[in-house]
Formats: sequence, structure tokens, C-alpha cells
Amino acid sequence: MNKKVPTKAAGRPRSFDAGKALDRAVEVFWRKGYEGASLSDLTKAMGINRPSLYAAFGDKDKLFRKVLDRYAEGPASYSSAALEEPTSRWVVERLLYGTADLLTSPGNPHGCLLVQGALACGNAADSARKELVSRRMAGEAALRQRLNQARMDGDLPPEANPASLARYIVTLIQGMSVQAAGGATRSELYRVIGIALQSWPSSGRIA
Amino acid sequence: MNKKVPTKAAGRPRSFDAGKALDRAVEVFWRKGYEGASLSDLTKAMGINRPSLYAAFGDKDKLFRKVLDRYAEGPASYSSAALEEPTSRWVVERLLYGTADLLTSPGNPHGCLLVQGALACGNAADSARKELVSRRMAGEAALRQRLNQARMDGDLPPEANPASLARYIVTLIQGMSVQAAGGATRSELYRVIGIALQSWPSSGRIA
DNA sequence: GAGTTTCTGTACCTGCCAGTACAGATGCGA
DNA sequence: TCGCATCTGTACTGGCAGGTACAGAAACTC
Repeated sequence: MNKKVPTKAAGRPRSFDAGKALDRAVEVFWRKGYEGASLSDLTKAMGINRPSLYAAFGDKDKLFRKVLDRYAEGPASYSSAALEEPTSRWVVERLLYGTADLLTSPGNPHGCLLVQGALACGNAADSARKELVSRRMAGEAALRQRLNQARMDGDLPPEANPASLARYIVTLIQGMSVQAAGGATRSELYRVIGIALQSWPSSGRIA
Repeated sequence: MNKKVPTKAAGRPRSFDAGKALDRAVEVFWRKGYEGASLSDLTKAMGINRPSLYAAFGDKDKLFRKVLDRYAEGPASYSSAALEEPTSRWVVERLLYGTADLLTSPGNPHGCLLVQGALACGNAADSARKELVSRRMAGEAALRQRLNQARMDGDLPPEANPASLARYIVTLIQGMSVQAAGGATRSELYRVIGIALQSWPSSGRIA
């Protein structure tokens, strides 16, 4: 029984809320991108000093990964939730409208962190760029898998191509992110979605 | 007649080809974005020294504008040419397939300079970011105008909304730019275009 | 209380950033 | 051949980037 019970950590306790600080960091990276967000921007927004940041989150790159996780669990959580809708049509509708809402939500930077974070950048940010590419691909793969399931369920016609449909939806989402960064409004994005969904195949089961 | 005939500039002549140098600068900004492209990257690629760059092109910001002009006249010239196609369907097809080709052309950075250049950035690059927003909006406005014309010509049905259709196409183009930056291939983009064009309204004149 | 452990704040490090001063080179017209 | 205008290369500037050393403060256990 010499195992320590993790009651309370010894030493001086942290004087800030790591979760809140991380939320502030999300906002800074979201607005300025990996390269554009300096450590001074970050520490200022997070309300902590530089050594506290390094102790709590590691270097800039590690902080960025934690920020991406936080983003996925918070503002972007609608996207994994959308995959659980019962029909493929509902899945993509919730995905697209949820994205439009997030991208134009007041108080948030207008755009998607996974796109704005680091699209083209210098060598220093290349690791962050690759991480974003891989996360975007993972999102697309999840949708592709869901649409595959839908086709097997008869919820998409047999001639539908889930891989291409998933890529089509993700392309729209990423395009909307650029649009939002340029000032597009929510209703403008809604109209784009309306047009885009005219391409959506209807179920083969509807007689 | 004391006007000088501009035969040849006095003084030591420039030892490099400004056009070629500008092309190299296009490539660097295209690949690394405004923020990620350092002056050392630029001078190295352009094969000139720093003072020559400043003398010939002005500061980094001015160089970037010249690069954008060069890009519009060169690699992206298909996009203004596409607007001259006779029907709206041909216009958007040429626009979309031309974009897919450019975005996946070997030897070029994969993506669109107007998107990759500066999407989210720090304060120093903000002027470049705004310039890109305005150029993207100008492109969209030109397409909107062309589609308006098409509707008046009866080439688009009266109930079609040229503004929303233009935004839809531009959203796809910008999304494809992100896709290409993530490694999407030309044929993958073609399949996306194939799906997207199913939403395109057919002419009201076809009986 | 003493000793230990951890966090905080200041002040600093090296290196790269955009931008420039200046001297020497190279062409022109006279 | 001489002066002049312009370009070229070296070497430099101040400032900010990301990252850290170190001393003191604040909690814990004994």
C-alpha cells in the first residue's frame, strides 16, 4: 500500500485556470493562425507569463495541438455529432448548416481553425500545417465512412460514390471557411448550401 | 522640344531580368504565403540581393501586390478568360476545370495564391490579407455580373439567383484550393466538380 | 515551525525579421 | 577620358521572434 493516493499535488498550486487559458489560446490561434500568433499575443490573451505557459502546455507547437483538441471538443463538436444523424441527408445538412453557423457566429473569428490555422507557411510552421492536413483528412474519412454505411443501408442509391460525395461536402465546408474569412454572412452561406444540396442523391428506396 | 526621349536609362543597367525575378517571387509567396515568405527566401529564389529587390520592387508589401498582378496575368489568366465563354454553363465549367488544373499542376504550389497568401495572420500581414479579400471579392463580382448577363440573355432561367450561384461557384473554387493544399489529386477534384455541376440550372429556353 | 516541491515574474538569451547606409562597380553622354 | 547616374554587394540597424535561467513566493508534508 505504498501507492500514493493522488489527493493533491505538492508545491505551489497553479494560479490560473488552465482550461480558461486554453480557450483564450484557441481564440488567438483561430484568429491569427499558427504563424501569426506570437507568444506575446498568447500570453497576453491567456493572462499568464511565458514560463507558466511553457510549464503548463509545452512549447508553441504542443500548445497548438492542445488547442486543436480543445477546438474539436468545443466549437467544432457539432461535426462529429452530425455523423450520428439517422439519414445521410440529415448528416450533411447538419454538417453544412452547423458549419455555416460556426463560421459566422458573432464573437468567434470568422473561419475554421483547421483551415485558417496554417494553409501555406514558412518552415517553422510546417509541422503545424501537416497536423492540420491530417486532421482535415481524418474528418473527411469519417464522413466517407458514414456515407458508405448509408449506401449499405440503402439510404444512398447504389450508384452513389461515397468517397466523392464526402469530398464534395468537405470542399464546400472548406470553401465556406474562406468565404467567411472574407466577410460572407450567414444567410449568404445558407443560400450556397441550398444550391449545393440540389446535387444530393435521393434514396433509392423512395419509390 | 526639350522633352527627353526615353531611349535608355542612364546609369548602371540592371543586371537581372525583373520579369523572371518576379516570377520567382510569385512562386515563393504562392508556396509559403505572405507571412511565411521571408526576404531571405525571396532574394535567394530571385537571385538578387536585398537592396536590388528594394530598388526594383519597393518593400515586401509592394512586391506582394506586383506578385498578385503577375499571378492574375499569368497562371490565373484562365479565370478572366473563362468569363468570355458564350454560355453560363461553359463559363463555370471552364472556371472550375481550369482551377482544378491549376491547383494540381505539377511544378506549381498546390493551391490558389489568393487563398493561400494570407487567410489568417498577424498584424504585420494584415494589409496583405485585406488586399486578398478584396481581390477575391472582385473575382466573385465579375462572375456575378457575367451570370446576371446570362440570365438577361435567357441563358439562365428567370428564377435563378446569379449572386448566389456566383458565390456557390467561388465557394467551390476556394474549397478546392484547400483540398489541393491537402494533397487532393486532379481526378478527385474533377469528380467533385461533376457532382457540383448537377446543381447547375438548365436554360429556360430548352423546351 | 522546517524542508520540499511547484509555480510566478523578471530579465535575459540567441537568432531571425524587415529594412538601409555606404562604398565600389558599371554603364551612359559629353 | 571625364563626370554622372544608377545598380550591386557587404555589412549593418533596431526590433521582435521563440525559448529559458534564476530568484523568490506559495502551497504541501512532517
